[in-house]
Amino acid sequence: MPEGLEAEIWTRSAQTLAGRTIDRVWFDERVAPPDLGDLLTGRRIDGVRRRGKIMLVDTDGPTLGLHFGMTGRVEVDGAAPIAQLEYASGADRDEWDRLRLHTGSTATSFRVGDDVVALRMNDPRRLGRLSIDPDLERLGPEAITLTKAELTSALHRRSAAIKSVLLDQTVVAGLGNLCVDEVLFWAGIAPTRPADEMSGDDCSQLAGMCRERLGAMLAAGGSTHGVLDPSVRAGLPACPRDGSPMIRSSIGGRTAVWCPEHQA
DNA sequence: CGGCATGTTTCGCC
DNA sequence: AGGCGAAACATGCC
Repeated sequence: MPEGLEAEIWTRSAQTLAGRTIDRVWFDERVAPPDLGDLLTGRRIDGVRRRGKIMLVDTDGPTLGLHFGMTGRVEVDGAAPIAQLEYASGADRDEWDRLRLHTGSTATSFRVGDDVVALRMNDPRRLGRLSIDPDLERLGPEAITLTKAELTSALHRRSAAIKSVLLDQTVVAGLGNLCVDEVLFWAGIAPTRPADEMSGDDCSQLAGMCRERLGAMLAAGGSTHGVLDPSVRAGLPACPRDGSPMIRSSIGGRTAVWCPEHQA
């Protein structure tokens, strides 16, 4: 489920934790540095922000980084900001929990019950990771505010397919497989096109669609709210724009869905 | 059983 | 050095 849009939704939801103190930490040692609990216990949460697909919990000590992998998700104070279920059955089993942050004292008099987990990460496939003071230097510009100049610069000397290059987080940060197909669809650009052969107009169009479509998808609820949502990808109906047969293939090891008629 | 999945990381080869 | 593609990772679902 998680791309940058989901990380943004969860981040906004978790901002309610600001001002609270972390009283207790439980985590799955297989997905985090061993001293993560010691480093966070007793710290006050200063704020929550996002960079690319990473959610960042700033404290008066270190910053906690949450990377969601393919199936990670977040609950804040016992409520899931994104209600959509990843799996049809048993979609939220305790044994898939990777992080549980308990908070008690707050900036106000509000107090959460001891049994409620303030911040919970659940990840069935366990490809997600928890980190302390994650390195953000290598991440490219934010997809959701991407400018033509940023994109043009990022694609320089990248001869691989534009779809693969856009999925590289050091090129542009925050795009996942669904959103990449979505913005390419709207920009009218075939995913197979070599990235460094984009024209100025292509870069302008593509960057503009990143801002416009990602903004719309965020408002609608995330990366599964585009015209090429998972149901469309599975069923592959006619192109929603021109009615032509859509194509599904593998590009850079990822499934690509596009319309060969208007994406060239 | 085989194949697929909204993501990274690693490795061998240019 | 750095880009590229394939494989690996881990697990559930269809």
